[in-house]
Amino acid sequence: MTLTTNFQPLYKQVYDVLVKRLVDGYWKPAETLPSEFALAKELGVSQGTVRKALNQMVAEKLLRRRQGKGTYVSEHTQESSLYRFFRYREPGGEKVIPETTVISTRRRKATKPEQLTFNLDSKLQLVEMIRLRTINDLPAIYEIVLQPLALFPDIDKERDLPNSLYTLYQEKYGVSVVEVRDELSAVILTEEVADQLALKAGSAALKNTRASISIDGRVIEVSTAYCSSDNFVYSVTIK
Amino acid sequence: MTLTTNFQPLYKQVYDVLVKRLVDGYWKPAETLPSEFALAKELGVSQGTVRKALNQMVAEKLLRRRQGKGTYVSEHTQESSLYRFFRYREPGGEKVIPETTVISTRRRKATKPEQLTFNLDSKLQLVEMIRLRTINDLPAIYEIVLQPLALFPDIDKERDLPNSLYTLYQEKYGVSVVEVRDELSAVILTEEVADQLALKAGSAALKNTRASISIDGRVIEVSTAYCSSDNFVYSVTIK
DNA sequence: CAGTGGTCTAGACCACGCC
DNA sequence: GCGTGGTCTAGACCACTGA
Repeated sequence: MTLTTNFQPLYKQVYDVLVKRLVDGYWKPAETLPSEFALAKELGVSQGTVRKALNQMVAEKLLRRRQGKGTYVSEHTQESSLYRFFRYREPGGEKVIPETTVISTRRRKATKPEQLTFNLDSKLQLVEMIRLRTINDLPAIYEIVLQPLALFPDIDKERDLPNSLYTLYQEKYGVSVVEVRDELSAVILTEEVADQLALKAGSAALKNTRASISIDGRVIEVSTAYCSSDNFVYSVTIK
Repeated sequence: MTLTTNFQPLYKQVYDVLVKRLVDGYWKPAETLPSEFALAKELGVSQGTVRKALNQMVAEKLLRRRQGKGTYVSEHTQESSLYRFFRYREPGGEKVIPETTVISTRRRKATKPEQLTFNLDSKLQLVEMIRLRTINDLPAIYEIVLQPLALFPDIDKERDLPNSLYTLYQEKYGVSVVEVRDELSAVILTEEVADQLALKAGSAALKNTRASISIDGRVIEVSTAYCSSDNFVYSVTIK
């Protein structure tokens, strides 16, 4: 263990080592990490330094800690964090849980801009998945999801796709989404999308263009969602 | 200094004391706080405990620290944080700086729901301010702002309102906005608003209903903004 | 140079979960 | 009781700032 080569603070070097272990799958979601003292001994630093690195990772929601039990790798499949990235609410802020049905999937080549987004080569194959999300049995969100086939082999042959794709990414492909970037705008619906949302063509809808980022910083999914603005809002708190 | 009465961790008690001093205006924006050792001595705790409380406040952006210089109360008037709550961008993410002109101001009684929002009594007087924000000389955002007159006496008589109302709240009224809650939806513009935004009536626009929260947790402003969706998006990152 | 915050260590004690 | 993480302390040294 050579921790002394960089000019980074020790705790940052420890942090980098630990994050790399998560990225490499050395520790998997829900797994228990060694105790602070065990890590400190292994890495040749003091327990307080390990603690500082661990706490930073907790702040970034990569880990969870429970007093008396231990330190765990976050599963983004838990109720508490499963809907962390799902920002649609009833006006006033009431949480809402969506159901999902897949309308279609197909494979296609990535366009130039898409290649740039995913930062991959020109042979990039994508899966394009179209989904309809319903809330309280009302059609609410029409969603076009793009995934690089290289990251998610045969994802289009998956039957029983879960309600949350992020769960699938993590459990089946070992890819954890830790950040999303949304761009919201308003559009007039085309007839096709309006039909799916049981709205009139010409209605206004929220359009959300989302890039999902994994633990190693890569964009691993891009989606465009059209949300019926009659009954739902996109709700976000900025601190 | 009695810090031992609660069953809170020491650093949390220190945190509460320090936050209270900010709320009460004992320390004002841009002011330098005493050093860690000075605070530790005054409060009868160790320097490490003070540091933990200070660092939490830095994480919440209430304070800023500079090695070798000291600890400062955040001014939300700085370039870096001034536009922290301004989320409109060009598609693709390029930052954008708005200009603002006030269209009208008037005083009126609060409605029942508004009284609830501001958590004040029934005699609550509001100032209703209508503003147009332009970006690169193009009308972009039409905004209706509601402020309790009790919090901001004679704010409607202010001339030369600044581009950022938050700056005014802080500098003139000692009220710091530390959090905003946005609810986004899509609407079809009425003729009146469309005219102001130089759009056709019937165009789609982003509607943003925002509550602004001050350091003591109260809602101190409510606004409704209509943003031309042709050239701008609302951009947000969730981690 | 003195004073500030930033890092790192070592050790004590507490609170919690589990056997 | 034992092992875990959580808090608190005390002290050392470093890095940056400004007189």
